[in-house]
Amino acid sequence: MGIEIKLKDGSPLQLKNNVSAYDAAMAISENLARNVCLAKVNGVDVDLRTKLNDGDTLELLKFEQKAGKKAFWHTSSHIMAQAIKRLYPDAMLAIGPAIDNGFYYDIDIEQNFTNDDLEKIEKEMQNIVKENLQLEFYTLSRDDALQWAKDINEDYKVELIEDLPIDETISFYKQGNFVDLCAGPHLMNTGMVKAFKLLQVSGAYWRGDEKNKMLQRIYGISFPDKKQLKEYLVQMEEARKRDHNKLGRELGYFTTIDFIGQGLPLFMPKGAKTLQILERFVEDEEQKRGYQITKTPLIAKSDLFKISGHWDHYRDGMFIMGDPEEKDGETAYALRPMTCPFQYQIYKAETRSYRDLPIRLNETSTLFRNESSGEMHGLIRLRQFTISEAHIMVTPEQLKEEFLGAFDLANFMLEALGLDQDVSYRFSIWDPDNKDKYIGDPQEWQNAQDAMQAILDSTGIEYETGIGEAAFYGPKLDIQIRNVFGKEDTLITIQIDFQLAERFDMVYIDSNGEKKHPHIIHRTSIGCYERTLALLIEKYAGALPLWVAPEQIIILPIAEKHVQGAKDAASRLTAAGFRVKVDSRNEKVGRKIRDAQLEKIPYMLVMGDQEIENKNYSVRQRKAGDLGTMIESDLIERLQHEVDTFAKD
RNA sequence: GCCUGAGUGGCUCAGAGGUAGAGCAAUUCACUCGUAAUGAAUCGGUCGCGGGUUCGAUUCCCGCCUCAGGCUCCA
Repeated sequence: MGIEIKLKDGSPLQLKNNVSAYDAAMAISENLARNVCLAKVNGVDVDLRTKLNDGDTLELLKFEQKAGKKAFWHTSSHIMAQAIKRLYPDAMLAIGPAIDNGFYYDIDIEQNFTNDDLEKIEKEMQNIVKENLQLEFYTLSRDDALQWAKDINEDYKVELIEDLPIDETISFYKQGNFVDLCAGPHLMNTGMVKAFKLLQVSGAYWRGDEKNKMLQRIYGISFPDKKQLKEYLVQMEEARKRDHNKLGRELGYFTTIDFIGQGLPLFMPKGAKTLQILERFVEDEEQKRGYQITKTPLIAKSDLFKISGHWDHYRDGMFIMGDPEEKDGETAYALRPMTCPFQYQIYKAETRSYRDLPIRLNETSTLFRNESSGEMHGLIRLRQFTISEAHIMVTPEQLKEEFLGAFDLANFMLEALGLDQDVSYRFSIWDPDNKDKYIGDPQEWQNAQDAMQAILDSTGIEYETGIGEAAFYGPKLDIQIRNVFGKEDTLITIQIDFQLAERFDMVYIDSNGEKKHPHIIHRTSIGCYERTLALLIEKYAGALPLWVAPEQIIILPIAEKHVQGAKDAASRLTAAGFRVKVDSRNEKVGRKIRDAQLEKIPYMLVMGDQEIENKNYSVRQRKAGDLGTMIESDLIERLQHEVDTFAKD
């Protein structure tokens, strides 16, 4: 008697009774069994040790598949934990999952791990891999599991088990004499993890709560062979070269001065120019789409922020001038962390009819947020930054259309910037277990979230749900962009707010003559300009598309006698609307080209006797190289076309 | 705010308990040059800041600031 299962390609496979997915892999080929990381049985990812039943469909996943990687890295983290326990028996283990790029384990230990320790741990991991320990799976009752954790003084494991349901059966994996509480799935043995590297050690609060003890987290990466590890490390090295924080400084976009303060970059002419281009572009596009621009104060009395809820829910993030306690009737002022309450006053300054809605108010909004000192990072997290903010006041009937309008604008921006392939969407909802963080009652939250979810589902986009990621006044759609290191940051956000209109007593008169509170959409179309600049620098490795490049054309006179001709040409091209400079240094043309290439200037025009005599340009493009000669009108047409189409090279 | 690591001329980096070097950049001069580095000379740092130890500190110790990567938080 045996069973028959169906493989991914539809072909049947005969097997004995009571065999596992791994046995099936062995039956197919030993080579496959050597490389398989995970099984997918009837469409569900499961451990390879899972027993198969007659009629099951089976897919075997290797490291190349995402889920296979996860299992691989999860086992890698166990290998690291085992090595740590061998070297430092007093270490207590917390959690050690696989992540998007590798794995980590959180460890509680007296001593601080140094790079030397990491090397030691790597050596011991090498041994564990060589020993090729089999991973055994077994389960225990909750009580037995608790006893196990207590016996070996694994306090964090005790806590983890205690949080599991009373009648839960708890699974374990054992390799050699190392046992870890774990839901799996895992590889079959430790021998598969042929190449790994421990990347860094950092602190991490137990359970992510800053009130808890800080543990030491070791991050690592691993691969089935050494070549892949090498490639990965080279790739990381390449990414570091594109890092906006390095490139942006090298290319003279921005700098920081330590006595000015953290998170307060200074934009030099090139950086400021690109920011200006982006701001104008956004403002123009918003005007086309029916927005009205406002300009509101950067500071306000605390009174405003008390009404908006910022004083109670966002004060830690605000720069406050004067005594926040406001003793003796003094009034504190604060730098604005958001523009919403200011724009609401513009809405309120007139009586609004339902016929006036939707009202779309945009503002190029400079904001100030007092981020904790460890938060700042390049141009990604700042204490002063500027966003393309807008608030759209709508009737309930207009909510969907206006939300989709904002979404369309966001997509338009992402396409223009060439970032549309790097996005992911997050539906950020509140955390019902942490109500203090939010204003409004649960029903209103539910309504706002339901409304947003319905709209999101109607667009067909794929999104993940971020619990506890909402703003304090409402749910958000966060449009996130991956940077060179694969890390995601929110660039654009569209939020639905059913709360603040009431707080601020914003009304419109509906068709029955009744006063109603509008719904409000908070949205950005490019989000934070500084962050956008950072992402552009990384995306294009500093070679910004022509339309956003701070310097578009550099003219390279061959000898001193050509400088005047170059300057004349620069004036003409500047008049035609381009950003042009002349390299009038006493250098050879090869040198000038090299420097212009390193500056990533899109177009170089070499100018010598021939060009001056023939009234044309010898055109060189930073990527394509020498394009030959062109007359001025052709050159202008070519460049204008690139600008108009947001060409990416 | 917490953890780990780092801070030497504009940039990249070397160095060591006895008061600092290289390359690039910059400046000047010569060359007047055709698609990724012409040559020479010169300038430039109280070694992140403040304390302490020491005869002497940039080097050792302490505190702070800034930067990087994490955690928490977030555009």
